Amino acid sequence: MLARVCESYNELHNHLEKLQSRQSPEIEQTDIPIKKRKQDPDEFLGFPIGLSSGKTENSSSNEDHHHHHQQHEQKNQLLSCKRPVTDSFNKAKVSTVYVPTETSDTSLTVKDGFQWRKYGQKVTRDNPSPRAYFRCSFAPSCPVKKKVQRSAEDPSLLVATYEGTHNHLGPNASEGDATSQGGSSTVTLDLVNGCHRLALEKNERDNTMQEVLIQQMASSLTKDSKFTAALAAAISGRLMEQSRT
DNA sequence: CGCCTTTGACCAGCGC
DNA sequence: GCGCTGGTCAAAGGCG
Repeated sequence: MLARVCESYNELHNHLEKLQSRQSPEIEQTDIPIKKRKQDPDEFLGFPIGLSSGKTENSSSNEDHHHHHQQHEQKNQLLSCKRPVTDSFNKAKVSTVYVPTETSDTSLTVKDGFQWRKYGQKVTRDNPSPRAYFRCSFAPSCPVKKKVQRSAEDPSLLVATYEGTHNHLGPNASEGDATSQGGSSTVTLDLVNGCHRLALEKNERDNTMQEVLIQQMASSLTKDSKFTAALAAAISGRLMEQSRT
């Protein structure tokens, strides 16, 4: 089912790109801002749906790019491998999750069933809201880390970035029911948000029919509770599989 | 008492 | 080498 969803999404995506290039070829080439500082490539390995993959989170705040002559080279580097040897070696799996919260809620906490210990908080340059750093409470035996920061684009969203995979079961694994329940609800929310964000991303570039298409896609996916439940179950199942290995 | 958060200091990578 | 930046450390204090 996941494979088919991915396939359909890719087909649709390709179709959209074809339409885009036919209508206005130059729009597609709006430059993706290249981060000066090194940063982990968005891999989204934990969530293969691809709702938010491919595109970087960087809002293309078309700042003045002074020197264009090296952009092709930089792009090629980005595409091939931004960080050559080290990352492919220690495969710290990175996944990103968007969690809706109230904007008034200043506690950077994301409930995911695991226990976390905060070890730092920083104000970053590209985002007015601080970023919180968490380690799994089972550290150092469990290497998982996560970063939580309110999205700069959509302040109602918390962006949680997970690094690595848990080498233990969640704390409420003993209550088998609670685990699966919590997991699936999180994934469902994430799915809804993914579609929402997808729509937002596209809206920024173009409007009219793409918007309609995407909203149809998003609503048809999220309306069907059976579908989202089944998808969430499948994903959480895979997550549990991964965390066991 | 044990575990947690807070927060300034410290460290390492990067560009100039 | 220097300054900027993101990430981490660790002392201090809070809380149940």
